[in-house]
Amino acid sequence: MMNRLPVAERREQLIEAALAVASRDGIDAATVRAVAAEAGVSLGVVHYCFQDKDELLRAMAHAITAANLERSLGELPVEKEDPESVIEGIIDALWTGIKESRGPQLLSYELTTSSLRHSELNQVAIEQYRGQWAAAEQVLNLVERSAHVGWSVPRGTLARTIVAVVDGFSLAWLVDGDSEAARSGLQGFGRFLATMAVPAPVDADAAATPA
Amino acid sequence: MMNRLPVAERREQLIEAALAVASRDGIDAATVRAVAAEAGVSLGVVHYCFQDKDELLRAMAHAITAANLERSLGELPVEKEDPESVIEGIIDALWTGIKESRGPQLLSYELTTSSLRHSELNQVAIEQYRGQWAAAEQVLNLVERSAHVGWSVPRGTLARTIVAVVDGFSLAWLVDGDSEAARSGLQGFGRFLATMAVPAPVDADAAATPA
DNA sequence: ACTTGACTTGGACAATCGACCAGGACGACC
DNA sequence: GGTCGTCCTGGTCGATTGTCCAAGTCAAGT
Repeated sequence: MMNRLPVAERREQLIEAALAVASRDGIDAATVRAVAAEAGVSLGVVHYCFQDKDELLRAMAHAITAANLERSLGELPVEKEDPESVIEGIIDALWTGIKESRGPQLLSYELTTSSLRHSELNQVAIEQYRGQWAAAEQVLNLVERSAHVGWSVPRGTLARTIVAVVDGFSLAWLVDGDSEAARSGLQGFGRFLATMAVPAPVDADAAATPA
Repeated sequence: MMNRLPVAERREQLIEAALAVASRDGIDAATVRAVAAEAGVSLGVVHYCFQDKDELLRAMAHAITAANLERSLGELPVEKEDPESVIEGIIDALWTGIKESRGPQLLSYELTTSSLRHSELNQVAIEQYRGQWAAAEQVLNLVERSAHVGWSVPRGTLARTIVAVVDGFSLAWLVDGDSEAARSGLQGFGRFLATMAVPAPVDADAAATPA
């Protein structure tokens, strides 16, 4: 009944099916049977493409982490203005992206907690956060170049704070659905972030020096 | 083999057993059998005391929420100083409490995500957050009275921000275990919070006027 | 046409889960 | 001491799960 596909493509199809099921109905609903049904293949195919269910879940976690980062870093507005405006634009774009992906966002938190409990998913959570911290640092880089500023506190500390605040507001929004409160709360944090910006030494743009 | 107890006391014992199992091994490990074994009773007792497994989980969620709030609001240092010092003391006490309860903290996030997926636990997450927001407002009240200040932004907004930031840093700490980064990050937020404090009009304590 | 290898099918299995039940044990009260 | 209601026991049931497997199907190469 189903088209025949090389195993590599079938794997990607199953990963997307798992992502669809888990985003819609939760990580516990992503059983082998549900994923197979979502993909329109029969039960055995999953274990033909993946050794374990855990291997499938790890692949799914890797996929959603990559998708989240791409979404966060993809649509960044680049205008050269004062730090407040640059940060405000970034936060608006970021929050718009989050608001439109409630299911995957909730799934990300489910994956984080599951990773912290089950040793088979050991690396999932830390990889999620390493990626998010790196993405936050790239956002800081963008603000630096756009607004010609530096930072009065270490970048790593700032990046960790950004991720924590976005996570916290997102989680609260998932619970009570008040997206306006989340947006304005994030903008308030953005104004705080702007106070951390200090004018950059001239010609700092092309200085691609430090690690 | 087991002492006979009135059903009310047995319920509380089972709730604590469920709390112990779920804090140690995760919410998925809190099966009816595991809870019964932890409490040292046999399988049927659980369904004698609770209609469902879901009723047990709801009771457990209510218990851990109450415990978290009691822990947060219980050990608040009360010294009359400048806002920065008062906030710094509160954050240190708060973080010390969180740091010493990793299992229950992780369980709280598991309950939040589970509540958002399973309709049987519908009310759990929102009750968690309503409690936390109210607790944050009480903390703001404490700062007001201790340091004689008011706030330049609405209290509800501020409370939501506090909960979001604490949640975000806690979640990151659960993942990478860097408690020093969490503590210093929270202190950085505390200094931001202090900038939101404005000197209170004299005798403003009893003024419960504006919205 | 036939073989080979890749891919698919759907059933079977043991394990685990929540739920349920018939009966035993215990204490209180008449 | 007998009766009754409360509480406890441990087995059983059906449903769901991950895993495995023997057989089937199809396209490509000889």
